[in-house]
Amino acid sequence: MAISEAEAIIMEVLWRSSPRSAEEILAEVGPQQGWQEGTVKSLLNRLLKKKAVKAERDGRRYLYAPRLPREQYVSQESKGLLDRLFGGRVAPLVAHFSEQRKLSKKDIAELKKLLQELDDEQP
Amino acid sequence: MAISEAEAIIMEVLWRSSPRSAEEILAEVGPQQGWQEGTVKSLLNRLLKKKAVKAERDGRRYLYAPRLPREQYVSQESKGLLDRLFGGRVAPLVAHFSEQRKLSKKDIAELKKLLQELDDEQP
DNA sequence: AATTAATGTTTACACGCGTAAACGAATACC
DNA sequence: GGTATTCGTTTACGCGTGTAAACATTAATT
Repeated sequence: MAISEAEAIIMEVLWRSSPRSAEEILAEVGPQQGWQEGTVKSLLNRLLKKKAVKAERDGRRYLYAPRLPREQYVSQESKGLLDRLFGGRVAPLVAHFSEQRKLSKKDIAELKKLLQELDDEQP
Repeated sequence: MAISEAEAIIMEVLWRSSPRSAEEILAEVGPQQGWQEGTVKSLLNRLLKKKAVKAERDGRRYLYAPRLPREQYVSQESKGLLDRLFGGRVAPLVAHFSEQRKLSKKDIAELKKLLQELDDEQP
């Protein structure tokens, strides 16, 4: 089953650094999102049920860590969007951002470099 | 309120060509998605409520057409993903697809051309 | 005019999600 | 050892979604 938006926020915390206790997660994400303790606990339990995180006992509490790698999540999400909206092709996606003026100087420089490297490795 | 996945499928039909009757939409999308008539009608009504489509009477039935432009929808969705997963920057997104070997020759050629054009227009 | 066919509108229902409160168990303190 | 505290687990509840069935209305046919 898919990871929901609220769940993904918890995952991001764990991807940044893990393992972490529920309390630590709450401390990082609660104020920002306006979430109470119970909310974080519920989300963690749903993520456990979905096998997206694992929990390891540490004394009286648990420490949580991702089981699903971020890379895999990002891949699924990105591919989904690409397929649904751009016929699965990357160039039209970039063209779209270009038209929306969402390409920064830095982006452009990096893209050039990236393409250059692709040429180099496959002559 | 956001447009759901099922609703987006209806929207794609209307974006391709509109106005269309519910029957025409069903004909195009029903077999593919395994949707009955009632399903399409419900989705159309929800889209009406969300002001994403408009309906114009045509005799005994309605003809439906998008009110939300595809470009706007695509922008929202794309920006959402970019912000959530890539810190709002395009280059890392492309790098991701590159690592996943999702860049076709054609993509690469088009990206080069795109970058070339950006240089030209802003010397 | 009464019946049938075609459309749209209302209602339904199970399920996931966001958001927690309530409950229970284990540990720490008095 | 009894009580307070700290965690985790269970239950809750309203809302949107996917998927339709049921109902209402209007137009066509007999």
